[in-house]
Amino acid sequence: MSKRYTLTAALPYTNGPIHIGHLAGVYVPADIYARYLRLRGKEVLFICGSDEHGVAISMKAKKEGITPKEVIDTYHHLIKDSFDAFGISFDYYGRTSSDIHRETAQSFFKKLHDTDCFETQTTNQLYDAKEDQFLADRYVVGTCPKCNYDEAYGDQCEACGSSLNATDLIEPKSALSGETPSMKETTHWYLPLNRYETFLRTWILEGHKDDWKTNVLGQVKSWLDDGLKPRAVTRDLSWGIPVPVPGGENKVLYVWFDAPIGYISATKEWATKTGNDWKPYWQDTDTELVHFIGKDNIVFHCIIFPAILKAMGDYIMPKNVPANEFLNLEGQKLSTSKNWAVWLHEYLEEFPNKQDVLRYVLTANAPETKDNDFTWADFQTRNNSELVAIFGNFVNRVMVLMYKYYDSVVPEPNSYTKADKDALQALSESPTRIADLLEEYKFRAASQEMMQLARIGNKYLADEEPWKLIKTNPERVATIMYTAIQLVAGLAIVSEPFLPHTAEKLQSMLKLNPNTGWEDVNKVSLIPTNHNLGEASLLFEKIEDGIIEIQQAKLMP
RNA sequence: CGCGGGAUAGAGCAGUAGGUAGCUCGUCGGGCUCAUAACCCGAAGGUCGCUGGUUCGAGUCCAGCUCCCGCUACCA
Repeated sequence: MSKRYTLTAALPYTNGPIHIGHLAGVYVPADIYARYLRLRGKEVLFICGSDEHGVAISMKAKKEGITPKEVIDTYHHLIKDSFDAFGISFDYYGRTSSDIHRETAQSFFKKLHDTDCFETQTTNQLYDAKEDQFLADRYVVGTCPKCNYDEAYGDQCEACGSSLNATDLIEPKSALSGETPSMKETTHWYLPLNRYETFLRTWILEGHKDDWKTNVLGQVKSWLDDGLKPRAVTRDLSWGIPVPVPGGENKVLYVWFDAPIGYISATKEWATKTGNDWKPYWQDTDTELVHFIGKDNIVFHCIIFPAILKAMGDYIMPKNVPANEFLNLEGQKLSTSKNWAVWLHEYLEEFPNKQDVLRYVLTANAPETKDNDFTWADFQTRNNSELVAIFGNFVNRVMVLMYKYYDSVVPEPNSYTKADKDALQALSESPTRIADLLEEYKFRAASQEMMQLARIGNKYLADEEPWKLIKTNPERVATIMYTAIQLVAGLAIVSEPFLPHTAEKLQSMLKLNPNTGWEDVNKVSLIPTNHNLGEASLLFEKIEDGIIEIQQAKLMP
């Protein structure tokens, strides 16, 4: 394994709160991976932050009559706090409006500019004279030239699905002012992606054909086969990072130029605060860089950002970009504008101390290979039938029996039967099985492997029936209960990446040695004879129909 | 239009060297009673999106088609 890991999770765009789609696609898997690596004793830097530039934020501010700064401040804090409360273990959560980020992004631009890594092009673009603003295709509305739908957007007609250019529209109108836009000449800097085609093809399509996900490889191949074109990295806007070269007045960096650099500037801020050097995390070839993103970000993290890093020189390339597909809610696409979502900050209020339930449901049903559906009914079932009935119940059974038979002092085992040995062997193999899956970014399967350990425990108890033997063969019961408590202790460790709050609770219930690590699970005797267990409490509780009905009703329009 | 991903029991998923379809949850039946009516065992349930083709034999290969999602929209 590598010397150190730099993990990034896609920067949330700061014009709204976080919902379950973001969590399932990016933040939960990234956090599981980060926690797992830390448990293995690895040096991990888990980075994220707010993406605070771009048109959508200035539009939202204008619409609400506040400043863009007010918009980003509101959502930055809302998002950061909800991640904290949810247990996403970022080492640093930055924001792209910071000084260090502005300086970093500008230094990237300046260096690429000074070393002739850019081209300039002058083009005519639609311009809203009333608002004194160039219009992104999305902000032009008109009649679709293909199907005559009269509310087609400049980039795409939602009626017939055609992709369009804003200049194709019949009777185009500005979505900002309703005015008819004019054409105005403007000059921008372009990153000639075509220069990196060979590099990208060799690095990704050949170098990673066996270890990157098929959806990522397919998307990259599609782009490369189409032929890469120079791509504008500046915009005519006021909200953003000023272009730091002559001729850049009244222009800002394209958000997708500055946003990924945000990972690096966040690392610099973290390094400054903690007295570390940021460079090894981005420039040392012993570092494994992994970007956790959703499928819509593939091109930025696999084509554009690597091209920027390649042009800069000195930077490492990502080891993997495990992009997930999307999560739907009750059969429909999540939509911020239609309020069709489960918002994290609301969930945290309405389901206090149930962070792990949502983490588990989103992991067990993660959209790893295709879009998946989140339903409240499934949420309830996973909680009641898996977390409560299998995981929580197994732990509770063992704790209760220990208390009844031994006053919560771990007994000394006698000779082991085949059943005992099988159970202990399953326990010792469990960490490796889970680890192998995690290292392939198969979080869904890994979470099921974790549950499997609890299933094995339940079956072991059912097969051995200590409650019957206690009257006739107490020596045998001592061995059974000693074995069972080892399984519980193993669960307390291997569940930590998936269910961190539960694992913490369980570890304290067991009074488990806090130095117990992932590798120790192989060593069988996690809890020694004569160890005094703490007081048992329930790890999960059933969720009744009424609670689910309230959530379902909230979604109804 | 083109490109990419997906389409397997009620739900979620496995199933790449082609050979009588598996797992988890749910359902039904039984067992057990330590446990949050939990746990354990067993059963039912699938024309593997559609249509052709290659083959002794295809979910697994080839061709065509249908549907869902995505593709320089600042929605993961």
